[in-house]
Amino acid sequence: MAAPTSDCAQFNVYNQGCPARLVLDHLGDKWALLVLDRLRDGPVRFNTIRRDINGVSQKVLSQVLKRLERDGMVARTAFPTVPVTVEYALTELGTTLTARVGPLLHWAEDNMTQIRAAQSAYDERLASAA
Amino acid sequence: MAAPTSDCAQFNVYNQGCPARLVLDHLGDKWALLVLDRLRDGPVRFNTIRRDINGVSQKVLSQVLKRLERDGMVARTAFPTVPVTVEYALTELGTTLTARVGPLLHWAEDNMTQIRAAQSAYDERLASAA
DNA sequence: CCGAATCCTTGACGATACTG
DNA sequence: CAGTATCGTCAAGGATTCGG
Repeated sequence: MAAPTSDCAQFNVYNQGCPARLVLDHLGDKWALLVLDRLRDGPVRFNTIRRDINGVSQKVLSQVLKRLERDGMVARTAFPTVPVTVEYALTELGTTLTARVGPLLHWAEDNMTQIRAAQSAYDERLASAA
Repeated sequence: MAAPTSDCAQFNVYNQGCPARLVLDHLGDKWALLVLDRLRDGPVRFNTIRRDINGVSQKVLSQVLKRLERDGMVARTAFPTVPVTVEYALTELGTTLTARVGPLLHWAEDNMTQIRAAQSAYDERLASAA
C-alpha cells in the first residue's frame, strides 16, 4: 500500500491530529461551503446571509459562522450601531480555501451528467434484477 | 451579489439538482474519502479495505461502497471462486475525483498550522473574556 | 438586528448476529 | 469471504422562544 495523500494516522479518522479533517469537517458541513461562497464578494451581514441561503436556520448559521471564525476562515466585525450591525468577511485563509474549493465544484458540474447516468444505470440494473 | 461558483438554485441546498451536492455528499461522508484513497493503487478486496481502514464497520463500509458504486466512482467485480472473491476499483470518474481532492488535502496540510493558531487565539480570547 | 437557549425529531453510525 | 438484518445510541439540525 502506497502512501495516501494525507496520512491520517493509518487511516484512523478518529485521530483529531489528521490535518485533512480540519478542512473536510467544513466541507462535510451542510452549509459551510455555501456560506464561504456567499462571502466571496465581500463582507455580508448576518440576516443577509440567512435570507440568501434558503433553508438555513438562525441557530445553525450562527454555529457555522462561529466555527468558521474559530478556524480563521471568516472574520466577524460588529459595529456599535443601534441596533447592532455585524458583518462577516473571508479572511485571507478563507479566501484561499474558497479558491481551492472552486475547482472541485466545477468538476462536479462538469461530471454531473456522468454521475446521473451512472446512478440511472445502477438503479435500472437493480430494477431488472427484481 | 455575483454568481456563485456553483449555482445550487439560489443557494438552496435542498434542491437535489444542485450538482455540488452530488460530490459534497461524498466528501461529507466520514469514510468515502478514505475508501477512495485506499483504492488509488488498484483493486482491493472488501476485507482488505475493512482491515486497512481502522474503525469502519462492515455495515457502513458496505453502504459506502454501494453508494460509491451507484455514483459511478467505484467498480465492483465478483469472481466466481469459492468462496466468493470481490474486488473494488476506482473507475475513471472516481480516479479524476480522487485527483481533484488531493490538492485540497495538501492545502489542509499546508495550512494546518495557521488553522490551529487561529483556533488557539480564538479559544484564548474566549477564556480571557470569561 | 444579532444571536443564545431550549426542546424535539431524525438519521448516521456501531455492535451483534446471521446467510449464501 | 462478502455481505444482509436488526437494534440501540448519539449528535446534528430544525422550530421555537427569549435576551442584549
